[in-house]
Amino acid sequence: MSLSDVTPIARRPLHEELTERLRSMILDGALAPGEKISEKALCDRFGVSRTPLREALKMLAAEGLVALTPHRGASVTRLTMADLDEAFPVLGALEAVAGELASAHVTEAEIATAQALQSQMRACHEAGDLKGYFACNERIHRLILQAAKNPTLTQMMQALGTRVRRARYQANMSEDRWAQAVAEHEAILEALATRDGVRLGALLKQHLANKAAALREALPPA
Amino acid sequence: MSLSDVTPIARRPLHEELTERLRSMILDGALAPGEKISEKALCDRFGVSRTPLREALKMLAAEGLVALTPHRGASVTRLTMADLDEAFPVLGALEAVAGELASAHVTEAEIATAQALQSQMRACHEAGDLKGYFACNERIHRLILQAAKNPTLTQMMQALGTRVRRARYQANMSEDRWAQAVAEHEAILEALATRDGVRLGALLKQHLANKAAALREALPPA
DNA sequence: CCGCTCTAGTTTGTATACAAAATACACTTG
DNA sequence: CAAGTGTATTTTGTATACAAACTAGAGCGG
Repeated sequence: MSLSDVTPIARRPLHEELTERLRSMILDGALAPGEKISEKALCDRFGVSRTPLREALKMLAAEGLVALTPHRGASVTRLTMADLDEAFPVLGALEAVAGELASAHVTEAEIATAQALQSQMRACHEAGDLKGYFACNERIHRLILQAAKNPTLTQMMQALGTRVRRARYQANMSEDRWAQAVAEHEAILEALATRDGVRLGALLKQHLANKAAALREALPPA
Repeated sequence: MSLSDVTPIARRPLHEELTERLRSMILDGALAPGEKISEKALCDRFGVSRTPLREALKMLAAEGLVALTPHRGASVTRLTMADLDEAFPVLGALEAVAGELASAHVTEAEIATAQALQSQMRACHEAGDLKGYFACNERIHRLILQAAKNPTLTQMMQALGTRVRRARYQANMSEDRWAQAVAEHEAILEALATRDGVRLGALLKQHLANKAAALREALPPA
């Protein structure tokens, strides 16, 4: 075992761990949009003091996942129709950039991985495994971002994406939309494999537009 | 005095105040890129305890202005050439979106304000007032973002922009570049006034590209 | 019965205290 | 003298304690 292989023992600070856990909880819907976050309740739940928890909440607030109201505590931000309308042109432009960069920098190995994930995703769809599908979907999109080799872009899109992606838990996906999404992914993968940047960008942007349209239908009118 | 006019008494939490102050200090270069941030030193300076200061640092970390290393404290992030190369395509795409949205939603009043700022900026340039120029420049760009009427876009661009804008303090601007920038602004203002979205987007993107090129020349090779 | 006020209890904001890790530096040892 | 080791000091991480603000609800008055 070479020296460079030894990963340093993970003695991560609590606030770091808490940030990730809370983020996951929000993304998974375990903390529902609009829900009020009681510091004490979470402290009891995690068995930590308020100090690291508050630090974690501050970071999530800066990411836009929670809203802080002075002396009134934190709450999970809720995605409104207006937010969706705002986010759409921004995310659309970023998707297009991601597509072009990914096509330019993607490796053979990444293409192979993407294709494997794609067939796994198709299997989940056929089996009616929505949760598994979401997981694959997530990993494919993350892979494309990774292929773009641009951490700044990745960070921007994830910051925005996490906000939008939560809408899934506010609005269920229809059968039709699901089938359509899978089909769109087939085309996306092909564009990636052939490194057709412009087409990939356009497909990703369209994929997003369709998702937004579906969400808009399903989102509560309020 | 109407009820809606009463601004709530400013009883802002310390961590909020600290976040803004520290952000300004970083953006103004009072805290230099790469500089190590000692919690104790800042606490003494502001006369507060470490708790709110640490919360402020966490938020700035989430914004990408400071880097946190476990058990080793915080430091102001340094803009590298690679960061610039990464940020450029992302910001470029966003500038284009901003231009189109701004053209579509800008009001007459905003156009008038922009033109006033523009002549003020020209005056600063002729007077050799670099600091004043920066201030005008900043306000014009902020106005354009405001005109786009898209808070999400604003937030994204500011998050990215603050990172890049700091480069000014790492790299001084040449006389030539300054004159060029002023000229570019004239064209930008005209496109805004005539609500030519595509042209405005392209001009903003080009303006950014030129700025990036100038920075790249002036940035320390490391 | 509705609405106000005042108080008790809860929750957030900040400071301080203590624990753990990292740094600095003197000291030993080859 | 160089390299390494051990200890003292500093700095960061977390918990607790206390202060200030908000919330809820009882009691009072219209």
